[in-house]
Amino acid sequence: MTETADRLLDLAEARMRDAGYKGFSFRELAAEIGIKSASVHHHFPTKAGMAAAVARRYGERFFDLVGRRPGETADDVIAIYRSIFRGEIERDGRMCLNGMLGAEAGALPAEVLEEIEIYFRRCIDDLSSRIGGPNAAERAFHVMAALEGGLILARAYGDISAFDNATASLTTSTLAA
Amino acid sequence: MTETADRLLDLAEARMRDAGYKGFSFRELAAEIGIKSASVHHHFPTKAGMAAAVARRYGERFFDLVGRRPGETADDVIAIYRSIFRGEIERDGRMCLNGMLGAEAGALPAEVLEEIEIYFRRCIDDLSSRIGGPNAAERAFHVMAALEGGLILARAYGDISAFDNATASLTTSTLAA
DNA sequence: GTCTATAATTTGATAGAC
DNA sequence: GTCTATCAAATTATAGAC
Repeated sequence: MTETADRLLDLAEARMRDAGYKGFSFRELAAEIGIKSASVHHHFPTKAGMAAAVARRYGERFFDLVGRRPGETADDVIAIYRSIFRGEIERDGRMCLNGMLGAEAGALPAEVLEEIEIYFRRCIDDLSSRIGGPNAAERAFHVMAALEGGLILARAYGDISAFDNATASLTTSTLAA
Repeated sequence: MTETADRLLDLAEARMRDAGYKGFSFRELAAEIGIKSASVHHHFPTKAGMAAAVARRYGERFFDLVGRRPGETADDVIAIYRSIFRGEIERDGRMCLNGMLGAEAGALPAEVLEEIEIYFRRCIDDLSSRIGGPNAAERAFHVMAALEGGLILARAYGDISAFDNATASLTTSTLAA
C-alpha cells in the first residue's frame, strides 16, 4: 500500500462517515490531494472496490483497538467499545463507518456489503465471548445497537451529550434507572 | 396534496429508507409512476424540499401512532415504540427514515436536517415524559439509540432477529441479564 | 398537470502518452 | 504513477408548449 493510496483511503473514509457511499467521488478525492481522478483509478480500479478496502481497513483498525485485557470484566469490555465509538463522534462529529454503511445497505454493491456483515459478526462474536454469562449474545447485540444509535442521535442533535445519555447505562451493573 | 404528489412521497420515502438522500432521483420516481421528471418538479420544485416533506410526513405519521394510552406504564410506552420500529424492518427490511437521515447528516441540505432534528427532539420529549422517573431523559435517549441501532444490525445481518436481540432487554424491568 | 427539449454539471470509467 | 482527453450516463433544474 503506497502513501498515496493510504491518503485516498483516509479521505474516502472521512467522506463516507459523513455522507455515505454515494457521498464521495473519485474527482473529489483526487482534488483534495492534488492529483487527477484517472490517477485514483490507478490505485483503486473501481469505487466499489475502494469502498470495500476502506471498510476492511476500518474493521482491522477497530479490532486492533479492542484487544483483550487480562482480568477484564464485562463492564470493562463494554467501556472499551463505548470509548472507541465515542472517539469517532468526539474527533470529527462523524458516524462509525460501518454503522453508516449498514444503514445504507440497500445502496451498496455486494462487495462492500460483505465487509460490513463480516465486521458486525466479528463485533458481536468478540463482545459475546468477553461479556460471558447466560445472555451474552443478547447483551452484545444490545451494546452494539446502543452505540450505533447513540452516534445517530448525537449527529441529529449536533451534540455529543446525546451519545453520552444514550450509552451511559450500558456499563453500570443494573442498566435501568 | 394530490394523489400523484402522495405517491411520489411514498416512492421517495421507500428509496430513502433503503439508500439515503442521495439514493433516489426525480427521474427514477417519475419512471415508477409513468410520468416524466419535469412533472415531478411541478409537485416538488427541489429535491431538498421534497426530502424535507418526506421527513415531515414521516414524523407526523409516527406521532399519530404513538398516541398515549390511559394508565400506560413505562414498559408499555417503550413496547409501543419498539413495535413501530420493528414494523419497519419487518415490512420491507428498511431503516427508519429519520434514523437513516440522521446518520447521513453530513450530506443533507439544512432544510432536511431541520426536520430530522425536530423529529428526534420530539421523540425524546415524548418518551421522557411518558417514562417518567428520575432518569427519564437518559432512558429515552437509550431507547431511541437501541431501536435505531437495532435496525442497522438487522440490515447488516440481513436478519430481523438481530433487532429482536438488540432490543429485547428494553422492556423488562431490569435491563441487564 | 404533463409533456418535449435542453442546459449545466457531475459521475465512474477507459485509452494511451509520458 | 500521473497526466490529457474523452466517453456514456446520470443528475437537478428550467423554459415553454399543450
